[in-house]
Amino acid sequence: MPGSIRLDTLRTLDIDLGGPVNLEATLECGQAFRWRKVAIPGRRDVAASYLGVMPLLPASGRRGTRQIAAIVGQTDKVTDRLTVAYDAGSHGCASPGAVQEAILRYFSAGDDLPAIERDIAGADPVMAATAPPAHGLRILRQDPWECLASYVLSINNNIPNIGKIVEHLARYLGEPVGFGESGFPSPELVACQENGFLRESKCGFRDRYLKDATEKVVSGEVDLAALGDMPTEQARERLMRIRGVGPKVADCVLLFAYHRLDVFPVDVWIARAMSRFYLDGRPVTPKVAREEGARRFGALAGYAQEYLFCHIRSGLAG
DNA sequence: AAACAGGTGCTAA
DNA sequence: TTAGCACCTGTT
Repeated sequence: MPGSIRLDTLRTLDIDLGGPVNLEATLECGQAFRWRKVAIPGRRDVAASYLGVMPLLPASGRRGTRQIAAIVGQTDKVTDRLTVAYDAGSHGCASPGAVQEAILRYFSAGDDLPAIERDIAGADPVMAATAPPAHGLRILRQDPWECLASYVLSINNNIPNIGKIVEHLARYLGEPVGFGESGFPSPELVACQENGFLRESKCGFRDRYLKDATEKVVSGEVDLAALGDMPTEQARERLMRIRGVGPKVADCVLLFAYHRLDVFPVDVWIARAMSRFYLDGRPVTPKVAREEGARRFGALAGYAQEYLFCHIRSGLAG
């Protein structure tokens, strides 16, 4: 539950994404680590709502806090509209317009989901079967630094534990962003911590990877803003200069933060799924699975990958 | 108790 | 290029 909510500065918005969204599929498919389901007492019309922290686009001409806590809800499993509650008191510049813009960007309102879903479902019988559980799943546009750090922490780790580490970093280093939540700390802030801090955060052997990421981002050796203007392959090569960033982590950052929808991140689950559904059960290397995904799904490989993941994790794969 | 978890770096062929 | 192995920590 939210730690503390100030009613005098609570604001709510009703936002039309212009296309379908399914919060459960979008926020629990594993692409982001900070959203948790919350119950809204006395609101039976709200089918699902989630509390989390997301990037807030800076108001034009001002420097401001870059993140905001929000409770995002919808009235049915899949809707075009979202209700968004936030604490306007925590951000001098969090105008309703700024929050709306941030939501539209974060949930990729520009993606033509009906067309994407139609194309993928029409690709083959396997993808047709993945469509129902994934209906309304949207690939988010996460903050690049938070996404990079989170996926470095995901190496040989499980999802609940990744979330715990991320929450620890935010709680101890991040700034208040409303609802008692904290923003994800900047690379500069993480970089200047004592060695003991990362040990307390329980990130284990990943501490040196996270440290290398902070150093290369702070120094500009890996310029996260510049990656947005680079061709995908070049950005991938640049990300992989960081120790602890291999093909899988790099692809997740490219897909979930830079919205490169043609990348096809391959983890053990996806490798198994590709083997089973498309390669006759033969064991496949990540490299082969990745090429096969790109070959079959092309510009929409990222969405196809999420549908596959959603499908096999939903228990409906048989 | 032992194995495993949304991989990666290192080493050896 | 690729296969084999260790790795913090928490959970089952």
